[in-house]
Amino acid sequence: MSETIQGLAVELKQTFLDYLASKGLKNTTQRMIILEVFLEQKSHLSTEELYLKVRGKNPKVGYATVHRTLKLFAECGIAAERHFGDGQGRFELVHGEDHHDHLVCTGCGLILEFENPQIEELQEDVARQHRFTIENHRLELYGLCPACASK
Amino acid sequence: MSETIQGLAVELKQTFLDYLASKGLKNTTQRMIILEVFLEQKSHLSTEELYLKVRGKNPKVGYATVHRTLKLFAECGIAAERHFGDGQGRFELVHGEDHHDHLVCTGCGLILEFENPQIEELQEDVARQHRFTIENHRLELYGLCPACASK
DNA sequence: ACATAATTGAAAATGGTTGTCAATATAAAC
DNA sequence: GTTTATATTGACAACCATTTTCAATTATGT
Ligand SMILES: [Mn+2]
Ligand SMILES: [Mn+2]
Ligand SMILES: [Zn+2]
Ligand SMILES: [Zn+2]
Repeated sequence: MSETIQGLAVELKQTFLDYLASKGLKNTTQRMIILEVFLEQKSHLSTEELYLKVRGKNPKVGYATVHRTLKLFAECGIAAERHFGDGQGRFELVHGEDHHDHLVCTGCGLILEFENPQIEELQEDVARQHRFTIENHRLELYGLCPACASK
Repeated sequence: MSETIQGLAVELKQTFLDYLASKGLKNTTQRMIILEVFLEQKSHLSTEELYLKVRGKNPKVGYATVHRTLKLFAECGIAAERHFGDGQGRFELVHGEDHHDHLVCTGCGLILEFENPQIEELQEDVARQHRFTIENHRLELYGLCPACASK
């Protein structure tokens, strides 16, 4: 069950509710609407983009609330904020412990994800060589996707 | 001679002058002051930081001119703009074809540089697997430097 | 020196993000 | 259910790095 889309959504929602409770925060209609809409979308959405989707479902929700709620998602670990050089933050769902990096098409904005354990290991080597304690990293490859390259 | 610091400075200045000429742009006092001060500093300076240094030498130079000139440096290839997540662009000198990535201390802001050909190769593999034509990439490792880790 | 076009610096505009605050909603206590 | 204390909301303003505007100035070719 925890492998299905439905099960995942339930799990993430519970994580969020637990986080709210643990911090003495309140479970509001707006937060639930925003979470539901967020779960329906594909990843890498900007605040603005999610705000427009949320308005489609409930026009009374304000931009600031969407933004604050996305920050909360990131705080409790169900979402991560990313920056791909277009000057605005984008949020994506986080599933458990998986980590991935990104290929970004500078032509059409397409974002692909990849995992490469060898690169991760080499990064750790680099960190060790410099006696750095790594907290996180970012690796992004920018270029043209096949479709854009053939134009 | 082209290996000495002096020789390098002369070379970069010439590259810039050639770029100006090729674009029908003008060689001004401000641009030369900004280039000279930029060459004297260590890398990864923000516009604001360089602006303050330039004012020390000539208080009449404006912030916008410093910013526009840094953009010109980047355009002609003698500088590169970087972003390390603190919300402001930073510029560094570019020497020839070398490429490097960065370790960034989240404690004190220290920035170390490293080169890792194996990682570069693996990145190319990833790009090939997805039929992407890579134009550039960014790899940054964030964490604590030895000094900050031992506090 | 003259003409043309680029440059400059001060100030305002921009745009994503974050802060303010009075009105409202939540959840626990009564 | 009612009261009470506290968190939340949404409209708006503030923030801040960056970019644009524009009249005055400067560089360059003739
Ligand atoms: Mn992703
Ligand atoms: Mn560097
Ligand atoms: Zn594309
Ligand atoms: Zn440090």
